[in-house]
Amino acid sequence: MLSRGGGRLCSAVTAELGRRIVSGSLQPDESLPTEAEMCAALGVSRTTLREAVKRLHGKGLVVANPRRGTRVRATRFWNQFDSEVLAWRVEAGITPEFLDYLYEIRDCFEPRACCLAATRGSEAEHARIRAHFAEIVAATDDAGRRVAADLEFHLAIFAATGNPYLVSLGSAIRAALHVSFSLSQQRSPIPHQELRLHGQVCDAIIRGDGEGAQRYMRQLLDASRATLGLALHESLKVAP
Amino acid sequence: MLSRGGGRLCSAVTAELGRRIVSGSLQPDESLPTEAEMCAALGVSRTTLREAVKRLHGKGLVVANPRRGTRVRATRFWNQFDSEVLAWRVEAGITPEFLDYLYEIRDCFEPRACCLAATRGSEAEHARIRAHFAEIVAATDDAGRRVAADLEFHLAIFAATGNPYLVSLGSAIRAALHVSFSLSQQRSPIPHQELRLHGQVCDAIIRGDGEGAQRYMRQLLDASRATLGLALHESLKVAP
DNA sequence: GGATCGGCATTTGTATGACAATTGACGACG
DNA sequence: CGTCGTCAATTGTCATACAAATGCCGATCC
Repeated sequence: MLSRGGGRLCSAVTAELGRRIVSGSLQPDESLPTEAEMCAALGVSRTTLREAVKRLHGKGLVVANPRRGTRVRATRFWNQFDSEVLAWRVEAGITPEFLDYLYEIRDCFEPRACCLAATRGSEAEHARIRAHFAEIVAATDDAGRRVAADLEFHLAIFAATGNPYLVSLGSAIRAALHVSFSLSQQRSPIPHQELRLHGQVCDAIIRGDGEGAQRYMRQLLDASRATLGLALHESLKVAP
Repeated sequence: MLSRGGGRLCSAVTAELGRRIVSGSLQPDESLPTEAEMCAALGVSRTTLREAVKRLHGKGLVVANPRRGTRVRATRFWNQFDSEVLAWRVEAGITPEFLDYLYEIRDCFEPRACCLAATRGSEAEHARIRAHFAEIVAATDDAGRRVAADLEFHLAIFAATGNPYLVSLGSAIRAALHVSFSLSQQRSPIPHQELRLHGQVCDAIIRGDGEGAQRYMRQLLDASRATLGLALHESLKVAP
């Protein structure tokens, strides 16, 4: 019932309940079982269970009241940009709808982040971006390495903006990016167009061309979205 | 030591510790006192204290290890878009630097949100936006009502996008918006230009003019940023 | 009959004490 | 000098008890 992967028991319980809520097994406004029942079901003490529920409470997923029990809140109250919430959602399986939302968000702030990274990023930050791009190029034969490098490339851009909120946003969607990169690279080994656009984004940032970096990132997002749409379509046909 | 404003004790402890961390009283990498010491200092049981710490842990503010104690994590690990974290930061006092970051974020999302609200929003959602604008206009004499209406106006735009992540973002920055609106309306009773721009954003959204709405919102943000800069400058001169 | 008020039962909130697990520090030993 | 084991400090988990809040329902009063 509880898959504790080495972490603390409390964290395992949090993840278990969080996944159930985010995946929709527990619907909003639905009362969770009472603490006593959940303790029995999960095989943990009330202390541990309550600490887990408190963590979910802190993320806005649930609200507890004496006598009424603990209930799942409406999704509009969730801290959707909580990294764990987002990770649980991704674990539950991404849907085309989710991808639409994700790319709308990315379209909002990634091009802008490129612009800021170009105009404000330090030499060292620019160097890191370039290094991650080089790693993408180098890892032609290893999909895992390529995905990881791609992820780090995008996160390095956020870091170079100097805006801690953009950095946090990047960390939050990390899991979502990882899955979508994996998914899109699953089939086609290395889309030439996207690789070129990564390079153009990288170059524009390093030469301080904010407008250009922004423009190339928009193109990259469009291309990526298209690739991903096909990949997801494929994967849904194969094993839904 | 603990200002419990009617909420649960655990929430009061969470807020107390959260404020100390976010405000910088407790620096990153600094070890918090041991659980026993904090219990004594705050006058609560270990159960309550631990539930509070777990909530902070869930927000990425702290990490706990046996023997090493509980330590504040580096800010890059914080879930900055957690509504409570953001609220604590605002309570601790906003700085010009914070406003810069906030407006960069707003610039990323709000114009785009206007565009989506215009092209995808339902009649009802558009009506709500219009109603909030009307309330802004009507509340010429009541600064508090005007601020509240302004806030709801912006949140209604996020809601009209239909993208739950944009909605969540709006909820997250709610506290920050509230304070900045209050601050900017503190001096000048009602900046004519900003009022007009609100109307233009509203009209453009309702007539489905995404591009226009986006453009007007950018202008509104620029104007608002300028007003706020002056107001903050004033307020910092008065009582820092 | 309907509304209002108060007691009751249920559920979460808090407190307390105990023990387990982890891990850094220090000393013993090869 | 390095390596390993022991120890102690701290968090992690468990069990139990009681307090507080609150929905439910019946009693009571108009």
